[in-house]
Amino acid sequence: MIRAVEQVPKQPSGGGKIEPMASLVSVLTDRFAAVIGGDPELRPAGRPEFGHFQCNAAMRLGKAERRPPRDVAQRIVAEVDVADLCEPLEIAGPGFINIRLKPSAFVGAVNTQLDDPAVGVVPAIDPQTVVIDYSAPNVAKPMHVGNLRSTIIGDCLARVLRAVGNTVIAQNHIGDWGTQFGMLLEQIAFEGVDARSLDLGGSVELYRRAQAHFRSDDAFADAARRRVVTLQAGDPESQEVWRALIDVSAEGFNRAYERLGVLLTDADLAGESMYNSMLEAVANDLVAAGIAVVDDGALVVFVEGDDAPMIVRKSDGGYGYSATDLAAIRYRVGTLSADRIVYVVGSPQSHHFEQVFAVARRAGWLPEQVRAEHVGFGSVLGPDGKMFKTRDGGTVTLDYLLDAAEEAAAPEIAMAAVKYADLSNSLHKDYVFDVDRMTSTRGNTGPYLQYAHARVSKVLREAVARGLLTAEPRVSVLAEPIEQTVALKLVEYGDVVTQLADDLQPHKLCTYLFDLSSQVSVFYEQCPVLKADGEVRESRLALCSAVRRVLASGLDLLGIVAPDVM
RNA sequence: GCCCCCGUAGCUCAGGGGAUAGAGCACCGCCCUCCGGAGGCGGGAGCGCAGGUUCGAAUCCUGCCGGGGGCGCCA
Repeated sequence: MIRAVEQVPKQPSGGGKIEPMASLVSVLTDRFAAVIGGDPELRPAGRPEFGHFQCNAAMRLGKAERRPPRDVAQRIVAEVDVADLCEPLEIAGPGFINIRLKPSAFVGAVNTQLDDPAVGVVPAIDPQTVVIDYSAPNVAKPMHVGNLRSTIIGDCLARVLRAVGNTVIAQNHIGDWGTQFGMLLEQIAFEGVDARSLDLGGSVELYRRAQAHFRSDDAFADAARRRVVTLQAGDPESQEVWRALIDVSAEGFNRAYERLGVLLTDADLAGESMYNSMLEAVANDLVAAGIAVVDDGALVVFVEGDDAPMIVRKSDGGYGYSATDLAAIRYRVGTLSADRIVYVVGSPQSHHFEQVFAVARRAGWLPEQVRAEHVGFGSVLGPDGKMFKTRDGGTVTLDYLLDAAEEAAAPEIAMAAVKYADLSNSLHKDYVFDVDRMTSTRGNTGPYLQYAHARVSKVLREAVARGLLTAEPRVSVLAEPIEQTVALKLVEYGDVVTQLADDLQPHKLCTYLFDLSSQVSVFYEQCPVLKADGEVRESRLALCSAVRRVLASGLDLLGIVAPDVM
């Protein structure tokens, strides 16, 4: 279904060192800041007739200096040095300074972007080692919608953080430890099955039988509890079966990752069990530091301003998941050298992470300069607006959702639809899983963006077929307003990605790509490309080429394939 | 009871100090084609309520109302 368009140059072939481009906005901001001495409050113009940008600082300064804002604006206009980039500045209303870029400024910026292998994505000033904790499915349990969201969002963030030059270490914190393994192992012994003969589905079934058995048979339940101790004490036989269960599940996870087209591999597996040997030290060190205290038989930490304590060790001697997460922080900072840790976990856990971060800071395991963030996300709701359940009231599995999407569209489009639906809303909000809407090729959907990419690819392919496209088309004239609008949008791309790498809100990139795609549709309507002549045609083809590369890059960062043909 | 998140058009969502609050879907009516009928243009309708801060509030603060989630031994 996807065919490459070999004839269309994707990358500039010219050699030479290419400097990362400073965005048009940042250049303007610097010029205005030099005159104002502070934030010039540059914003995209609210309306087309106001130009391309507006500077809103004069009102604030007028207030501070007790002078009429328009006088302040006059002074700024007189002093600021932007004549090379802008038409004469205009003052409007109470003291807005309207900024209209010269076509030549667009031309330069788009051509720079065309020359840039990174399409305007600017490397971070101080590249970091970023650990991202995401996906986190449970062994012997089917992947569910929460895992789906975490996986999709985490994959996007990993791509973005890598794209701006960070070293990203994915950590798939799978649930491979805990009391449920006593049940599972005991059930395996009871049934006399070979754990290696199971697949993920088989182990899920086994888990269900084990649960039922546990509830109905006290002798079995006791045996299961003893089995947990045996396993955790390192009994080789138990360990072997346990390991087999993990391997079986990991295969199932990998199939899901492959289906989704995410980058996770076995190398990223770093489950709960990995921290098991560190938990005692965590507890002891917290006690030694006077941070943790025994309360009601449990070892807990009282966090300032928080009524509920964080439980490090349960009264039965077992460790809670807070201990595991503390150990993980120590490992990630100490061993992995993380400068930043990102947790892509559902919003209900926000309190947990607040506590864990606070305790880790106090214990000195999370130094001040290391950023720790919980990227929480909302729940997936069913068409009725309530927690998504299957028809029979069961948990919705990942396969159930993906199957539903693939009933409505081809796999590649269905995955785009699901991912985009997940990424295009604000993360912290719940969202309704509506297959019909998300697989629609109209509106703000993944398939629409794929279509926009396929369409611009077709224009360029057609240009090649007609012998109209030079190897490296250049933008030269951008006289039409819509050309300028598209050009302005294009050169914003780097800033959008930079912003995303900081605030971790993928929906802003989605909005950007949708806006660009919409504007390009208007551009096609108003500006003939193949039918134009001479330098106008080349210029428009170059604009198309830039659009194609930005769309391809942006979709790639979202983890969505950009087909040349649909 | 305490804490966190959310409330913007009929629906799904952007916008998070700046000029007349934007999209998409749905509905109605037009139009166009170099690739594309998965396109373009137009139409109506909205910031939960009440105060406050500010030259300026959908945006920040406070209180209420409504919805969701969390709150010591599940993870």
